[in-house]
Amino acid sequence: MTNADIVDILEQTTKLLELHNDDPFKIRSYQSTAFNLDKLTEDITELPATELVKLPGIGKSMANKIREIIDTGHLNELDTLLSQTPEGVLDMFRIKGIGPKKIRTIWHELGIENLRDLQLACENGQIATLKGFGASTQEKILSSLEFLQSQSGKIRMDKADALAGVLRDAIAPQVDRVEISGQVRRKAQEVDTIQLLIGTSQLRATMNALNTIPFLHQHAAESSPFAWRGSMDGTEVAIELLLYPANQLDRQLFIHTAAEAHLKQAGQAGQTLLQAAMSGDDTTETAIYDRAGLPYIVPEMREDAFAFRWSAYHQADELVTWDDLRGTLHNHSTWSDGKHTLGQMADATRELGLSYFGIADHSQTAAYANGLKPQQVREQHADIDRLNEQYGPDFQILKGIESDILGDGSLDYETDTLALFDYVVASVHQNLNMAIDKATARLIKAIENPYTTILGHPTGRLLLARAGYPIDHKAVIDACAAHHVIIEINASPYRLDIDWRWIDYAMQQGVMLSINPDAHSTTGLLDMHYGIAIGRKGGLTRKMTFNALTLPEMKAWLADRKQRKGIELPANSR
DNA sequence: GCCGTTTTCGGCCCGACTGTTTTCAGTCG
Repeated sequence: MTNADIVDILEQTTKLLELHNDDPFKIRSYQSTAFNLDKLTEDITELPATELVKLPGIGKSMANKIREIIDTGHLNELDTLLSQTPEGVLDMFRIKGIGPKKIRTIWHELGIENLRDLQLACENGQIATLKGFGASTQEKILSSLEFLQSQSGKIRMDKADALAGVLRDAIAPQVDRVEISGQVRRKAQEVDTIQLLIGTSQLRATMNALNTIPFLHQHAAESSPFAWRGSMDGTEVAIELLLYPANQLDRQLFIHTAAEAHLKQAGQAGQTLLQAAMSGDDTTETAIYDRAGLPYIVPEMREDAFAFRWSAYHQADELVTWDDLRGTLHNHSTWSDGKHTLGQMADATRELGLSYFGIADHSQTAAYANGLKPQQVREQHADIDRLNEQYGPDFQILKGIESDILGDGSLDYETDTLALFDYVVASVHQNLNMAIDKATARLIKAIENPYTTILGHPTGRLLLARAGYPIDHKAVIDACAAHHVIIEINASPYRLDIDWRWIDYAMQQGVMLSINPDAHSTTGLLDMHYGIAIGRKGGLTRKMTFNALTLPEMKAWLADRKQRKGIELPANSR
């Protein structure tokens, strides 16, 4: 039981209390307790009820509930609420654009208790007739349902990575060799099958051993003597474990890592990669590409023919790696909605061996996230100056902000405040369902703003949960090129935005990309690993990676850009 | 459910935006 588990249970209780029309102020109390616990860095599970009541917004009752969760793993109240709610109604919470109140209306007014019936009710126009609903809401529900259907059975790369690791560790003691292959090895941002290859000469014994692993459940109908297929506790994703003789494993690892479209590629030798993998004795991956007469492609890029178009003017060793990173630019602290202080975040960054920590807390419009008012910006900068004096020249905190892009494309500070920052990450956080023309124009206006340095998470998508607003990617990237704006690869595994398929186009237009963790805690900094993986998949070179610039290079770049944009540097600037 | 008393009740309350209204409830980040 961790802080996050407790927060999850409280948040779910909040939603269900709202669904069941409980007292709004009681609900608020649960909500704020969850909110406050989420920000806590100390381990709540160690605190007795007498200590819990000292936390803001937590009284005797909430303290006891928190202890109940810690001690039993359950909250009685939540279990009761769950027992009173059909599972299909719970599923409705995944639909974007409707919340507890509207779900309650759908459930109680129309008696709808599952997503299928909800879809039918949308299709025959029933939803639009409900009080508080209209044709637009009905349309939104329908498109959200379609999106959810298209995403079912998939999980994000971070979860897939972790599950594949658990599987490998459970299988390893039982077999000669086990390797993670497929989408996970290819660093796909979404995974529908976790695949591992097992090297063994004892088919039946290995199958039996696999079936002794308690959290695995074989689906016999889909399996064969050479392939274990089934599921794993705690996830809907498919599990596939393929058995091969040990001497075939390298060859098969190559074949099962690459997507089919990649294997079909043929090189000068006239062989496809698949043919090259199946023939010949040397089964190292470089040898297979050699035999096919094709350049070596890293596992991340083995999706389709793009990798070979890319190799026409790049080498694999130009791809960015973690070791190329010199700093990090999009991060939050306790000044807005982060968990750790500015000093803790900067220290953690320095411990990673990086030489600059860019703070980009939320701006004033983001009231929900404690966005900084102009006065607080000045106070934070005084804090940074103080810390920077302690750090000395080899490590520095850079003064950034994540400024909200308002509905009309303007940034949410006056220019006298914007001029105080070393750089500005401009991001959309509200008004997320614009049509493509309006959304594109909005972003371009923000890009044209001389204070915008980096365009943050360009589409606002949340993988598997929200499609994001549609934008004309080429127009946005071209605008970034024209105005010397960097594009963020938001490295949070929930976002991975801009999509990797646009990285090469951006590079071709001369637009640099910044691998930004959007870290809200010290561990969040490590999300840059996902950004690296997805950047490499898109062909991102170290040369075009903005935060691969050294500290002196970064400072010079930012100062030079300000000068070119005619922005007056503050009097006390370095 | 929490909080703070002019102390055991009554007030509490992110703000922008949308879509639904015809003044505002619901949702979102």
